[in-house]
Amino acid sequence: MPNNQFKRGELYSVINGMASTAVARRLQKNFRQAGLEITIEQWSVLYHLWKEDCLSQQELCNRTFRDKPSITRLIDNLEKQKLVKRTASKEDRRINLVCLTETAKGLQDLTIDLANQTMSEALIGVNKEEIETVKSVFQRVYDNLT
Amino acid sequence: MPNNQFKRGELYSVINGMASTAVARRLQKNFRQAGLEITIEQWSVLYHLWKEDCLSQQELCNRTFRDKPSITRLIDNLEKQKLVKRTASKEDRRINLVCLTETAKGLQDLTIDLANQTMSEALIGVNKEEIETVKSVFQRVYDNLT
DNA sequence: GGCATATAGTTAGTTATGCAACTAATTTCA
DNA sequence: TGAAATTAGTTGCATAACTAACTATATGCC
Repeated sequence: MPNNQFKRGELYSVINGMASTAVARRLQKNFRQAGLEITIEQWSVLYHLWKEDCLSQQELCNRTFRDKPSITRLIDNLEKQKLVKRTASKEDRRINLVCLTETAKGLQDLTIDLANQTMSEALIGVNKEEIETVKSVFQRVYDNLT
Repeated sequence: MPNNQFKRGELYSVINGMASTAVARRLQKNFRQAGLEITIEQWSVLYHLWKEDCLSQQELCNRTFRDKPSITRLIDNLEKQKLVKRTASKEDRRINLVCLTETAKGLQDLTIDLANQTMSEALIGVNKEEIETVKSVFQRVYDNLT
């Protein structure tokens, strides 16, 4: 493996460590300062529903890379906050369609602005090619492992 | 911000999403298949102690990018499994020095092999320059936010 | 039709994370 | 010297993650 010589565990720390934690914390902080009561995990679910509303829980699992119990409880909490609603599908009664409420629709622009602003802060001094490299590497890593 | 034009939230998903989750899950799975009962979070603490033994909890916070309660509880669990031991420092009695047991020392080679092997699987088709770019970008992101 | 199998979602138990509030030991400095 | 501020670590509370085991509905096949 000529390309993959690296120090013990170091790369694991890179991919799973400091940067993603720091970004997550900053985004959460920016949400809180804007008076938003949602977690970034909840936001990531809403994000996919803003792109396409009324997805099944299984589809949300696939798109957010979470397992089923995680999605069940995220939806539980989002439903408590009246941001989404479960509706049984008429074609297949095993399926819950998760749809946005009007309240949630109203949060879209603000939270996406905050996410963009957070990423702008995070990426000061990083150029477009580097971003493309990171995205492309991460895609290959994901594909290698799934 | 000429360098930072990107689609809504997309980059957030890249940095916090699929790749790191996939690597973490694979590493955990490889530990389990080798009969190791430790979590990747516990491993990441042990990893820093293998590099330098008997660190304070605060120093472990800095090196693992975790907050103090997280380290307190990770050490609690590692102590239950008899992998580390807390010892009050003689110079400053506020400080707990966290030291490896012989059992933990014996796990070093195996777990680091498993981590390296996992990262090799993950990085098939990724070259050295790309890895360096990812590391460098993540370092700058971290510095920007802290 | 009816049994085996697969799929969608939930529940229970353990570990981990973040924040806020707390105790105890140490340092600062007037 | 002694009160105020700082530092190290712990505890309580809420959310989230993974695994395994579970219910309910749908599908496949004889």
